[in-house]
Amino acid sequence: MAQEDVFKKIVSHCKEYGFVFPSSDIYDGLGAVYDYGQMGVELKNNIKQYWWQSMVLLHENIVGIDSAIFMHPTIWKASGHVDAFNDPLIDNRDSKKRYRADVLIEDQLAKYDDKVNKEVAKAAKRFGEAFDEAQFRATNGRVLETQAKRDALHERFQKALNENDLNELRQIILDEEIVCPISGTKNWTEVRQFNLMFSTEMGSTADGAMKVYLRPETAQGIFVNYMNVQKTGRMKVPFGIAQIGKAFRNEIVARQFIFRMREFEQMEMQFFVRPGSELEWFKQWKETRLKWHKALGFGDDHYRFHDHDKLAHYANAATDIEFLMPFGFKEVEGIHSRTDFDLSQHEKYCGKSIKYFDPELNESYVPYVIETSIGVDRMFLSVMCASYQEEKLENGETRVVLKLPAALAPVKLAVLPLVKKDGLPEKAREIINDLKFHFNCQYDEKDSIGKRYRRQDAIGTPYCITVDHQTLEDGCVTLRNRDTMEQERVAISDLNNIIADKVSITSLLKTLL
RNA sequence: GCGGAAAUAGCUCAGUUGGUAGAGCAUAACCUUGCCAAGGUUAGGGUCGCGAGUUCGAGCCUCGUUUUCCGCUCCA
Repeated sequence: MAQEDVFKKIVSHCKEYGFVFPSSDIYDGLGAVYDYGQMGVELKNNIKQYWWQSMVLLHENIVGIDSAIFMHPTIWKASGHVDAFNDPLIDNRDSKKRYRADVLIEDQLAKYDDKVNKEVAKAAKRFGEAFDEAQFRATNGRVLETQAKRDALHERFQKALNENDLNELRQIILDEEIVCPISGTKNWTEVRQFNLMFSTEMGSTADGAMKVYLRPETAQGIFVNYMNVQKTGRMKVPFGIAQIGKAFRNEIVARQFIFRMREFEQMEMQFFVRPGSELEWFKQWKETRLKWHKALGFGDDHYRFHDHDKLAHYANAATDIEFLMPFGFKEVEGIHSRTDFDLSQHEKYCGKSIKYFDPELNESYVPYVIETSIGVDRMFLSVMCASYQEEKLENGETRVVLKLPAALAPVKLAVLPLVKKDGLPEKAREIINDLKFHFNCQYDEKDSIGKRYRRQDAIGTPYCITVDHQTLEDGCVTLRNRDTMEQERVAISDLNNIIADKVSITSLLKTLL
């Protein structure tokens, strides 16, 4: 089966069994926004719990926070998001290439400068030592003409930028007869502003309102709280702050199901270290994070590092953990050595010192930061993709089974009366009423027992127990394993002992140590 | 954003040269059965993505639009 078909089936499966629905489904959906259903939310919560506990429980020097989605607008100036996320873009219809409109015009200005400089250089060669450059620039006809054009363009360009006049930017490109470097044509689209940050207004009156952004990453909430946490938690470098929360990006193209969404959830941990030690910590966190992924047991060949050659302005080392999805290896987690960029920027913009005093070194410094940042939704997708299997059975039929790690499964145990009479449903309820305090159980009495097993397979329930007539006499039930389909007879009183440990996140965490 | 394809029940799809909206699966109820998707009876569920146009009449033809999928592009 082709891999795209597998992916389609997974998407359908997600909807059919209540994992993921398109947002606003009855209104034909909203682009690149999805809702988690009754099964999806359980799986997602288990993923988040696995991450949170691996960070906050297992590391005594990592604590968590939950910062607000709204933040002071200046934060996004300090972080560079306001400047980097507001580009006027234009497409060339022939080459299908996209350019920043302002960059095209700046290139044109540079061309005028080149032209002037060439004239000056030519004259300088001709006149030798006696050449008076200032006088030449002020008097030469060709230079003055080019310079006048350049200045006029510059003025027009600045005015258009200040007024954010996109039509004028396009008109400038047309008037200057700027061509696409690839196709060489002037077949341009409209100029469009791409605001990758969502904005809204804070304050109830229109004129008194302040423009605020929905955070495009959770990291800044950690950076602006680092001092609060360090002081109140008496944290000593190295220490980390973890956070799980929603972030929002107005993606130009958002596709591939929940892989790239406009509203998504991040699990981020920023680890504050001494300057100079950051690359050592970077290496260590790479290993720690990969181990966390591999502990799920999907197979080590599903993962690889993708080290960045081209680093972002804030980083001095960066890598992605990529997971083998049906559509190829894709980034699930990023690990960045962010230097002191973010904290220094905030120090500059807020005007307050946020240096850490290191009692061992007896000196103050801005800590360096190692960031581990994982997309919850991408993690969810990778778990679904790796777990979804179509198994050929001995009788020639196919069974669809989600081989989820038991600790992540939405439902841990299904309790099934073999028939819905003779007191079996009552006995089954009795069992559930005891076990439901320990893990998520589901009761089902509809349809044949085989069909009910398959339904549980489809949502990844690791264990089913069946209550039959003999149960009423000997207090034993049939325990059925999802993956092997094997059954064994066990005492009701032993169920909690047998199952609880296997389906707990704790057992998964223990494999990390 | 560009190019291509598609959109009919929860899912998979059929629907003839334009003439009463269909099937299987799924869901719910009852009967029968009882350890790996059993059988029977019945029920619910669709202004055929949306909006115009052509026509006596549009699921079907034309135009527009939206959404999804595939490829390209973009992704601090």
